[in-house]
Amino acid sequence: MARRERADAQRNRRAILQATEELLTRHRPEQISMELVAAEAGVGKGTVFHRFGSRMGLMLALVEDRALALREAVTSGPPPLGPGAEPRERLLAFLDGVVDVVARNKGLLAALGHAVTTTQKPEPDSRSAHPVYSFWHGHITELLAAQRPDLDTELVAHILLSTLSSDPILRMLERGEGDRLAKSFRTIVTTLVDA
Amino acid sequence: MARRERADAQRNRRAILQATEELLTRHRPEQISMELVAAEAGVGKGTVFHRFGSRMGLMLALVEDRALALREAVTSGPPPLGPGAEPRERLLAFLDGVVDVVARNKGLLAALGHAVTTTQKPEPDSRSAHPVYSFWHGHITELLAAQRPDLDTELVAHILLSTLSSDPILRMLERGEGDRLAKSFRTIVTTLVDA
DNA sequence: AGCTAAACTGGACTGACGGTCAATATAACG
DNA sequence: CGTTATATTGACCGTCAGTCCAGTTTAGCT
Repeated sequence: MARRERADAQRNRRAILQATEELLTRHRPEQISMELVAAEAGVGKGTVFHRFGSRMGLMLALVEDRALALREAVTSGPPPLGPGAEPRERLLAFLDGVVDVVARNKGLLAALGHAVTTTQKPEPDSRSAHPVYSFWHGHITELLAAQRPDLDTELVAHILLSTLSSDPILRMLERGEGDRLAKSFRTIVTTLVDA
Repeated sequence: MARRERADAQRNRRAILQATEELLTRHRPEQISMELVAAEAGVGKGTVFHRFGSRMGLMLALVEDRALALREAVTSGPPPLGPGAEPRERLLAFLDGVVDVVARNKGLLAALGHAVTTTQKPEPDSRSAHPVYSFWHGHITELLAAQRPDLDTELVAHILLSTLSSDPILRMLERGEGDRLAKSFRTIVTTLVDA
């Protein structure tokens, strides 16, 4: 029986998320302090911590928010992203989707990475990967395994995803060269799968 | 006419490097403060900063030190790592070598990554990649291009290297599964090159 | 050996940051 | 309205990277 969220709380949560996003497009994640986020959102610092628990909690919430559309497209959208298409096509479409999400939210994963390594209060689940990563990794692993069960699919999935938090590649994405990355992904995955 | 480094300075530099390395094998990089390094090395904090400039400078020096042997093996050692072997074999050997270096120095790249995103004083060359990365990337790019000039070799090299700073994979390496990574690298690269 | 300029050293200090909390304000609801 | 559960706030805390400089050590020279 969850009581509804108070109106001001909801408003503030949105403002904070939006402010964070806004700041992330203009500054490197490590330059964004929680105090700055609070100021930009027009709330007190305490509010930010009250709603999100920690720096990592905030970044995590933001990432989850931005990854939601892709997740829904995958679980219940139309092919080739959604169920129904061949694993090969689904995989290629999903990788395009992931690149797109990351490209459109420049420092997202970097911010998360930074949050993880910065947070002072150890989060209970900081050991386990966060939900978005788990989902992405699981989906890729599954689609790969459907075609090449002989490969170390889990590891290959990690390799592909690791790309998205690499500094040089993040800079590439910032320069708008997302297609370039998507294309190389396709090349690697198709040669691997069709081998 | 570079004046020689004073004996005490040399001794301390070694002690600091060694202490850092030692701490890195027992603690996560983000828990290692510069003060701790100084204490462990038996010197004052000021000394650490005097010698290495910043946290990032220290980590960078450490990485360079650990990567030196591989670099020399590549530029002037015997095949298949050194000059003389076929690009295909050289590439595979080099990737093995890189995995080995990273595996044997658990948190090395992670430490560097953390240093980069943590340092408060902006290093002059923090924008450009650090020398070890440049060398690794350049070498991979070159060997790839010798066989498949049609590929986006620079990007593929970045993709391969990005693997080595991924958290899940670093944890794998800590568990001693370096072979597993090396094997998947071989699979990916050979299918790509022989396609 | 004795001298001196240059290099080195260490720890008190600064500023910034993540996170806490007790006091205060206010939305929700009868 | 009055009541109450919930939300807000900013001063405060502990920690840490990095600075500073007075005092110490040493290489190089005679």
